[in-house]
Amino acid sequence: MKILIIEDEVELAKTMGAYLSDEHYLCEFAGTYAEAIEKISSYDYECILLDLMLPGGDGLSILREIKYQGKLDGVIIISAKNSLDDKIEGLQLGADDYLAKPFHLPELAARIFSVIRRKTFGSSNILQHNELRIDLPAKSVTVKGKDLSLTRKEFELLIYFVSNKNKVISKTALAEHISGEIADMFDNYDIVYTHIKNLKKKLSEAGCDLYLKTLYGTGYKWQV
Amino acid sequence: MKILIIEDEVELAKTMGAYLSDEHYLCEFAGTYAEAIEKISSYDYECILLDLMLPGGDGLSILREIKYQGKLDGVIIISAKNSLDDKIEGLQLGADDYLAKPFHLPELAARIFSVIRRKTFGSSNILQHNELRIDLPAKSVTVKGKDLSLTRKEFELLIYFVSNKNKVISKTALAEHISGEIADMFDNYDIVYTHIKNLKKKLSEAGCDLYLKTLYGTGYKWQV
DNA sequence: TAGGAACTTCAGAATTACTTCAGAATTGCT
DNA sequence: AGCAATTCTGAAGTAATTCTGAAGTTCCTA
Repeated sequence: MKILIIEDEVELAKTMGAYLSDEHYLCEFAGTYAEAIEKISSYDYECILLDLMLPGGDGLSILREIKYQGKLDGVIIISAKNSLDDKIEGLQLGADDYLAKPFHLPELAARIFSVIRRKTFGSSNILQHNELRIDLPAKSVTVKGKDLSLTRKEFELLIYFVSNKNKVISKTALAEHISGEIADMFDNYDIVYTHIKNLKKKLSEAGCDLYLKTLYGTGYKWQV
Repeated sequence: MKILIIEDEVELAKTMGAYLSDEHYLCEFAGTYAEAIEKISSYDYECILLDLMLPGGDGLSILREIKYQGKLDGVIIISAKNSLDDKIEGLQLGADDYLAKPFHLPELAARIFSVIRRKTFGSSNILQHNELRIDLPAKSVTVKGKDLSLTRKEFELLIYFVSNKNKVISKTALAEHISGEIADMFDNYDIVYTHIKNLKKKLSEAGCDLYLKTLYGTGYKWQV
């Protein structure tokens, strides 16, 4: 889960980054308008935290650029000026949420979680698919009521598959997702093989092995 | 799927080429204006990646040349200068997409996929033709709901035929497509024969043998 | 009907995926 | 902070699938 923090106050950005890293998000930073535009154009983020008070350009124009580029990233506006006008304009421009400074970090994390959840799962916290049930806030997966006790990577892998059902996902994409790194190339897919194997094993032990398919020479997909 | 990378920075070109080869594209390179024009005139590519900052000629004039020649290749403009003017002019001249440097390789792959999809399938991801149904993101082919489970080469062959329906395709072109090499001459068409045979067999077993025709001494075509 | 073109079969080569396991790294607990 | 438990990573070996090309057969057309 990649998050872009657009914030010029270095201390605050660091604090946010540290806290969110703790929550296992992968954070990147942009301190200026130009940096922000560059990052936004080049990468996809699950969520963008946008401070409106940015030097070198109005924050809202960054939001306009995001939408103009047709990006689907979630956006949370953060602002010291708790002005109703800004809030309304931001939300009208397509921001997903608004948070006024000062805020508590758990509050921020909750908002991020909810934005990502809405983007991925619609409004529900729980993804149910026949006998498979994924409870996102509880980070638990059950099949026919029996708990699967997946590891973190296995859980993330499963979420990735289920939220991209019927789409082939290449090993390269999976490697990037699993490793949590923004690496350009992977020469080693053993990690992918191993985690896929473990996930498949747990799923099949619970009697749910029919969905995760291997496409020889191509990738994997969650077929429904 | 052939891709032409027009890029003078050798390292970047190599990196892109390596990644896209991993995704099973067949890459060629042009580092200068003259090379680019020559390649474009002689071959057809599914997608051309065009760096605007090329020595020896304005990048946009390459785009003009592509369009002047009536080529149907998809074009993605790549540029370090994230200037809105360039973007607009490029898209006006008929480029299919625009990507600012620096970019992320998966992002590039996604853009290429979407350009090729638009060219081949229109706006849809799914091509349905009577009982035959091709789902591009799922990389699946079904006839009357029954899955065909094609190998990668067979799938690529099928896409190639379907996206060139009613056009005769020479064995040489097919050999090039299958082997992943660009050779001027093939002394051995056994690969083509074998894969065509296998594809035909799978299609006919599913009750779908009427489209892929042999034109004796000329090639093959997907007749609808 | 002759000769080249296309098709079939099939086995070995090449590629890709799976499994196992041990050491490294991380996490959770006191 | 320090220890124990869990999880992750990567190497090595194994298994499965797919690709390739040779050899023989059939088919088409001049």
